[in-house]
Amino acid sequence: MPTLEQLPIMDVTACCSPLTGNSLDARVAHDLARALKALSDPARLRLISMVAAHDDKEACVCDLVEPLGLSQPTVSHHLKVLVDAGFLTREKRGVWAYYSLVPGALDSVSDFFATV
Amino acid sequence: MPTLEQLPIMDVTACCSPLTGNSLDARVAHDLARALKALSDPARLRLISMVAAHDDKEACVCDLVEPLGLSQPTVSHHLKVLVDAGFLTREKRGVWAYYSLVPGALDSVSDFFATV
DNA sequence: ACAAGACATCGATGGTTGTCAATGTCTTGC
DNA sequence: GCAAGACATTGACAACCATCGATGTCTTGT
Repeated sequence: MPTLEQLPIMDVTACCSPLTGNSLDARVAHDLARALKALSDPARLRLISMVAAHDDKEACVCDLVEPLGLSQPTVSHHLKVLVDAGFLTREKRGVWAYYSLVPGALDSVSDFFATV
Repeated sequence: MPTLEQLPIMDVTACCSPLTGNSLDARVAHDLARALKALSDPARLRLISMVAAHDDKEACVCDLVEPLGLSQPTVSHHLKVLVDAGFLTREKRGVWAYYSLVPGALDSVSDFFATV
């Protein structure tokens, strides 16, 4: 154990100074990564974009499957991922299922990019 | 209960109106998903945060391995992913490798959340 | 030249994920 | 009640990914 305690001097054997500011907490990083993982797929990004592009801010699966070019079960799967992540809500009306954007759900994510 | 004949007639067999605005292009969605995928990992988010927390905005691997609690090869792997995605740059000085944030690299990502 | 150290790369492995076909569960019209 | 349709769920499979130990590469001090 070296006796280093009196020095503000930089140790030449040290590569750089340790971190000064506070970095991301492990739990916060875990939650943020989960949210980003739900968004890091082309199909899901397009789904969010397509739902937002509807004038009434909601869309049913029948209007999403064909423009996306994926099978109906796959689209249903992606929608479920987005609902579980809290970005979309699902409302069943009759035979159709309507998906809507959750207002402010993307804020927690966009806040990270604003701070760092 | 509104009378329906004065409205633009909606087909009762149609679930909802097709999209009015323009949604995300497939290629744009693909590129954005790639960027988000690089960020959607707790270790990589913490690495970016830790690099940003250094007062000189750069950090070497030796200062990142131990706080992260992962093995050195794993940290090296994550740093490579972030470099390949364009979020970090690597500069070798002596025996040490210094990683720095790429200014404005997160802008393309944060722009998406601002628009949608 | 040699040893030590910092970091990258390789190979393997267990876990996760995107996709589809097949099937199940509702709801509605007949 | 039955058939049709919209959507969800299941099962399977290939691809991808995070992680680590072992090893390689390069630099520096002796």
